[in-house]
Amino acid sequence: MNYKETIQLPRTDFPMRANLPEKETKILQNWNQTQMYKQIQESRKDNKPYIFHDGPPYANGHIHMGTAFNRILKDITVKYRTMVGYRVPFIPGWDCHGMPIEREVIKKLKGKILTNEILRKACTQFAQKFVGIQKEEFMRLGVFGEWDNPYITMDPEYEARVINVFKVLVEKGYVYRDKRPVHWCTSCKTALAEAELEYKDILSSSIYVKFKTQDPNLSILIWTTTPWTLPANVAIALNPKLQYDFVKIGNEKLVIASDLKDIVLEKLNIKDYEIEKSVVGKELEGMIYKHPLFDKECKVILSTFVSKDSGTGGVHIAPGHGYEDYQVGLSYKLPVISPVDESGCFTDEVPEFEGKYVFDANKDIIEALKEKETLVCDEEFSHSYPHCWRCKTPLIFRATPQWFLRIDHKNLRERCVNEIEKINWVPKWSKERILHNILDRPDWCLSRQRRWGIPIPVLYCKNCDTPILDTKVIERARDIIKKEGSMGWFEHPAKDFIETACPKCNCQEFIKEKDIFDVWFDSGASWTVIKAQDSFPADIYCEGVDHHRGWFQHSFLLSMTTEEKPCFKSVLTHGLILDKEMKKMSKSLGNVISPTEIIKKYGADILRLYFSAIDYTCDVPFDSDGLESSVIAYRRLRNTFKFLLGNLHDFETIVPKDKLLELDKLMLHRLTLLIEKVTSAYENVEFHKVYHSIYNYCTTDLSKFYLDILKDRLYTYGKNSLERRSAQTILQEILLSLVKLLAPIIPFTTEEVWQNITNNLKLSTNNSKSIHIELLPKSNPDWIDNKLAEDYELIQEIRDNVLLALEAARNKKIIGNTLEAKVTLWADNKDTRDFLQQKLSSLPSIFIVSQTNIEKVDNMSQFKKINIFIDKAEGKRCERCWIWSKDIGTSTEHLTLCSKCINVLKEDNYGC
RNA sequence: GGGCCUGUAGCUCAGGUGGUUAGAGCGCACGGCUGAUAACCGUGAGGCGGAUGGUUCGAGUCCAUCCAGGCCCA
Repeated sequence: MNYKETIQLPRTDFPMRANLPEKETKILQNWNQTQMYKQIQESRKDNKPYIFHDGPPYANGHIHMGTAFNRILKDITVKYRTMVGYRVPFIPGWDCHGMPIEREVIKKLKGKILTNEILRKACTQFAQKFVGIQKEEFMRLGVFGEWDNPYITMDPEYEARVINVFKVLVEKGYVYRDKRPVHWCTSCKTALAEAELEYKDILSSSIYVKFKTQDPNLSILIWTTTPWTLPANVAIALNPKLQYDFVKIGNEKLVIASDLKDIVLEKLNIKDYEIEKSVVGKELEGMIYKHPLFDKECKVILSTFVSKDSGTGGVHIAPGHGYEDYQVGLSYKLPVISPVDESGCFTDEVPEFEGKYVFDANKDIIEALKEKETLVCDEEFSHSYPHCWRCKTPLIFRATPQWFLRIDHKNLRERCVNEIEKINWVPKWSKERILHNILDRPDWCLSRQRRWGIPIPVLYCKNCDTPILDTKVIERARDIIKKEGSMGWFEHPAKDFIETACPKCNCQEFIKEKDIFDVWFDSGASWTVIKAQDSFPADIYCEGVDHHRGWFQHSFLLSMTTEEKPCFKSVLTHGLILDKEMKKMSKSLGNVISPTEIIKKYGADILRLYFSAIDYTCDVPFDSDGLESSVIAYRRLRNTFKFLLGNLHDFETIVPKDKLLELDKLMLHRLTLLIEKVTSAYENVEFHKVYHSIYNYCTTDLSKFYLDILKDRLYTYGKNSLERRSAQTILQEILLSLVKLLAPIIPFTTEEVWQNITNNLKLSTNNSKSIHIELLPKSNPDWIDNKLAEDYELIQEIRDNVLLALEAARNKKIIGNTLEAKVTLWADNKDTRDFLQQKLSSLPSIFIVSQTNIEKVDNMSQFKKINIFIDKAEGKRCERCWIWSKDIGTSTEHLTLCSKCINVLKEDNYGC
């Protein structure tokens, strides 16, 4: 008789090899066909909502590792919240306006005359194309959401909402217009937002210049790295608290800060000098000096931003060309001079240098200073300098009329700070970060001199140039834009937006504003999407650390101004994806790894598993070798599922708890602990703890311990024996728990497992159509048995020692397979001995050996609590269960079987 | 230059309120099994805890400084 046919080997069609790339595509098709997202929403329609508001990625290319990572984190959260019973609508968004797309399109249409219509149409198409591409790519990651109904910042309805936010800001008085220095790219001919600057080292002229005073022998020494801003000089700033020396060199006297004097004089190579006197900066306020280039007189002012760390302690002030200069200038009512045009060339306001590009004019200015004998030192100097993030051109500060949002209006800053305290920031330090950003930020420059964006709906009187910032005009613009999109603003004549005449000059004709909104204004108003659905504020926003200055902050500002409350209750921040060497992934470094490539090769579940293993609160190095370990981890999880499924193929009767075997009760206890640990890790958004707990459980508790021990019981015991059914009862519990706990992380594989469960197993579940409609398992306090757990801690410690002894015996060739062994134990401590005696009957199976007895023999190995001796097992090996025993052959029909197996054959009616 | 963050074995992570020889899992090496089999089991080798000082009887854990890296800002 072939006894192999009489044992219950695992049986399942769940394949060992996943072939994820192909299988995931099929599962995806199935989800689409059955409208899974809708089904899930339907299943939760009466439940409490959990609003996850999506931050819109920029629609100008394929997704990169960072976007994939962000999406996966979001999706794990969405799926988890759904599985604890919330209704979680997820409306994905896309950010479509802005310079990168505009520039890309201009490049593409090079040579063509770009009317607004042509340009905007091309931009729309460009953005639409990538919205479509990214949508596919995101869906491929297994992300659930309303993909048929996303929010898109270039949709007319969305644009109208943005305009409406602007209207409220105007009503509440937050908006003002002012000439003001802004970072200006002379190549893109546009003002840049703070977010668009890129600091790089640059070589500049570093010059020391004497500003002569009314006393022809006395000069104030200043230091600057931007000689071209000297024509716009209107003041010298000194620090009121610093000490200034009057340094006498021959007949000449120079005013230099005491702390900097030595360094400066050494640089100027001046050794012979004396200090005539020393005064505190404050005493020099109002001192008159002569402009170094032109024939005019200006005054000394005071400012605490003047530092004693570099320069001379005297700072040349040009409010038209520097932000700090501008701020000091405000308090002294200094004129804002900015004689530079949009391409960075001097205007006719400075005839001496008219038409010269400012950076080229540096040398002319230095020459002019030399002629006037005011230049004392000229050298090159390397320092960090802002560049345009797109075209990498060094930027200048240039004063232009702009629209601003006043941050200190209606105590906005203060209110923000108060609200920040109440919001749940994860991780906690993220609060400090946003706090500093809000506290330190200047007014928000809303306007951009660009074309691809939402127009700022303001008119100017054709006659007197008075700006008409009027809610009626804005409302009309909003309504037209809602119907026709932003193009409506450009296509309609000005008169369509206004009925009244200019309040100043009564002129009837108007010119439309050409500027558009900063893109942060577009995306910062995205909470209007959830507001329109009556889901304001969001429960959670989740983006990378860079968004403390980006989307988080701008969304927050716009909701705090217009709604007067925050748009989110909690904010989750994640680190950025870097390469293996912790360097930023960028095309120029050639270290970019595309998520799409990874998915094609390995599947989305592998990528998701990889990201879930990592503590995302800090930056994440992405490396393909690391991905390999995810593949290996995945195999372990998959094989665990396969083993569980295979051993449950004939399971139908659950064994009640009081009849379960002791080891099985123990596993119920441990499963409960796992469920608790995992649930709390999910709740605290610590996905890596979810991953590590589950994975360790699968390897340590299951594979290496429980499942290994169980094989004998599952395979060789009677089909319907209590021992076997008891084990299956636990395996079922474990299977159902694991598949649910892992569903948010590996949605495809768990779905595959779930389908296998519902199709093939006769388990008592409600059988939802998808694992993602199920609820997470709840920990059952009845399953906790601390006494048992304590007993088994000792047993496992002994087991570890037995394994060591078995390994030693194996090395001595006493045994090969552990079933060939007999384990003899002895404990000097009587309590331990009694304990062993009490558990003796289950010890062979726990050690996976054939025999165990307790007695004192010679040559025992010494372990901490017990002594162990390994010997060859007694008797013969049973052909069926492979366990060695002395009662082989008690039946004439089955000479090679042990009596246990003979009984099993009878029980299971194998012709005995 | 400022704000915030990170730095424990090759990799991913653990290490309440400072206290015995710093723990897992994977990988690696060696071995076993051939009834989870492109699986499974066992054993072993890997850590000057970014660096240097300090507090303390005692620090990966507290403090200071520095170094390296990241993001944001000047």
